[in-house]
Amino acid sequence: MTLNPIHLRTLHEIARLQSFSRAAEALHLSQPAVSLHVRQLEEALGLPLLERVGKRAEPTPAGILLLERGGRALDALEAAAASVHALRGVVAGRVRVGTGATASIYLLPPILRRLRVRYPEIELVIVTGNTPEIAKAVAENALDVGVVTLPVRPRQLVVTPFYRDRLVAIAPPRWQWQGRRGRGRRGRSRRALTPADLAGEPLILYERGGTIRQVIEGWFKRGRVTPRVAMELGNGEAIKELVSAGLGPSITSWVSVRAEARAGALRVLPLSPPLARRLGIIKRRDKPENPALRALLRALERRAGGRKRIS
Amino acid sequence: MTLNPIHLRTLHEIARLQSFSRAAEALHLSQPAVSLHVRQLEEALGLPLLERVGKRAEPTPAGILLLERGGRALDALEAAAASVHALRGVVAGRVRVGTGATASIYLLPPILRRLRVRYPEIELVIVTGNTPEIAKAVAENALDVGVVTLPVRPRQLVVTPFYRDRLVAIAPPRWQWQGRRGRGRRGRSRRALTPADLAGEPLILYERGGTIRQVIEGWFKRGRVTPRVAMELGNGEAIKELVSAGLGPSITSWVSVRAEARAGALRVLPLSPPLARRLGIIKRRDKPENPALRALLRALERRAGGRKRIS
DNA sequence: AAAAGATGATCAGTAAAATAGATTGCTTTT
DNA sequence: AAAAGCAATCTATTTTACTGATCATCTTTT
Repeated sequence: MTLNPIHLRTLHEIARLQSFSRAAEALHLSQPAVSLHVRQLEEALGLPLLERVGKRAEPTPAGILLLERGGRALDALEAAAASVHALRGVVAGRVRVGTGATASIYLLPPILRRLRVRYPEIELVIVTGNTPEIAKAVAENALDVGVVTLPVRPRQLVVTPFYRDRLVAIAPPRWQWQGRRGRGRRGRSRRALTPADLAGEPLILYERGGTIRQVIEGWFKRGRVTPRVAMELGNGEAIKELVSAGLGPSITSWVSVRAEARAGALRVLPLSPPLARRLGIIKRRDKPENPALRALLRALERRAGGRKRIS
Repeated sequence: MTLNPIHLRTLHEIARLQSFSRAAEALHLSQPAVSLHVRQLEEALGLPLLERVGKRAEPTPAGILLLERGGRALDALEAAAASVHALRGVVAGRVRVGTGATASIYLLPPILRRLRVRYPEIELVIVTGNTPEIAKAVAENALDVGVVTLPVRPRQLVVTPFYRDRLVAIAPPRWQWQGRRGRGRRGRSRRALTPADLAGEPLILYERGGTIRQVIEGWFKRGRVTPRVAMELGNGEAIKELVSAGLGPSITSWVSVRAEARAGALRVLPLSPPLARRLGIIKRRDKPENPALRALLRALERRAGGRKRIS
């Protein structure tokens, strides 16, 4: 049994004004309506709440108790409503982002850092995984948004292009290339490498199953050669270390080796035909955009160059 | 703006069951009604409270806040209702009784003592005054009930006979009566005293204005004599002391001198014609009888001998 | 991959409720 | 004693709340 707040308010006005009629006037109600409110309250609680004697109407002890306790409860209810109402338009709350390893290390940090500075109330949860995992989580609303390598399967996802991640070959600084890339050539050459150039090398690649590995395999396939894979690893940083240590070349995303190339720890060579993987922002088609999520999406899309969203 | 508790309950059920339809079923409502409740809450607060994604409906941060705070407020409201509901039929509360000096000293104490033992929760407020004062206070609902000397004026009062208070003459143990009650007579004589017997004595009476004084004056008037008033006092105990000290006889109510008569401190003599004042229980005709008041009235009426109430 | 099932939003119609107007019986005031 | 003020009650009406049907979308099943 839950009391009606409106009835309680009526009782309160009667107690304040000591009159049904004046309470009715104050509440913009008719006198019968006020009488009814009181009668319903009294019937619900099983005892009189007002002592009607002559002209005056005074609350009984039960009425006083109800007004005190119930009044406090109603104040709490109003306070709850006010506190929720105050959240309107506030950019705050948790945003759960799923992404791959590369983006999480080389692309998102500066964007997220600026977002945190701009909206300190946003709580960011970053989850890393491969494209199918992230896509599944986004589709199940376990994540709010994903930044993953395309393509992506589930139909209910909306995809916005985010970044074109150019792939390059990396090699130890003084690597002796086999085949037509003879040892007499200058090490600083930037001539693009073909699938055939790399097929004979002892490659250190990402492990099978990852999106980037599939992209690389496709490149070799289109070049009608089969690569010789010397090592497979699941960690990009480890691959760079091994390449840098002279164990063999690899193919990886350009952003992940920018620092090492500049420092001379790795040689970076373009691929021919050029190879890239596309990263996209994914979210559920029917995902409601709260202010925090909208702020994150804006930040991501600004970095992406403002390209139009596609489905 | 006060939220509707029913809508909050609907929101709570949806959050619990993660489904509009199942919440509707649990609440014995149709699904459109549930949808409407949520829409109205969201419109009132200006932000989404539930995130509808696919099949699941999860509360947003605002929804969680509302459910927590509002839920606590509603619990408090229910607790208030329950605490008031628990007062049903409980014999407790304040009862304000107005009465005259005689009744408050000699008639009410044993009755009230038994009432307090039987119903310890009753809080008794005893106010003493003369009949018009008490009657006015009862008529204005400043007192719940009165035990006063009759008659009583205001029409809106109900009067129940309570006690027939016989008046008697009191005199010092060895008082020398004047007039035909000669000194030779036996001091123990119980022959009734007439107005003429007392008219010549130096009487010690209650001060003018009191009901008992009016009753006494009427008795002398009917006897066609004028009493000689030696002293007037407003306090019955003081009168008894003065009579006992030998200053003169008095007329007072029998109950107030019972103890002194038994102890031999005063001589008590009947009056002829007999004189009495009637005490009645008075209350407002439209006074609602709460359990505590009813208990008091029952106790009083039982002492009165169960005579029927008159108006 | 297509069909069946489930879900929530929306709309129109209906059932339920809240409220107003008129009236009555008291009480209070003049 | 008459008039005015007040709350209770009854009936009628308006307003509100709710249901049933339908649609679009998403999920599950075959």
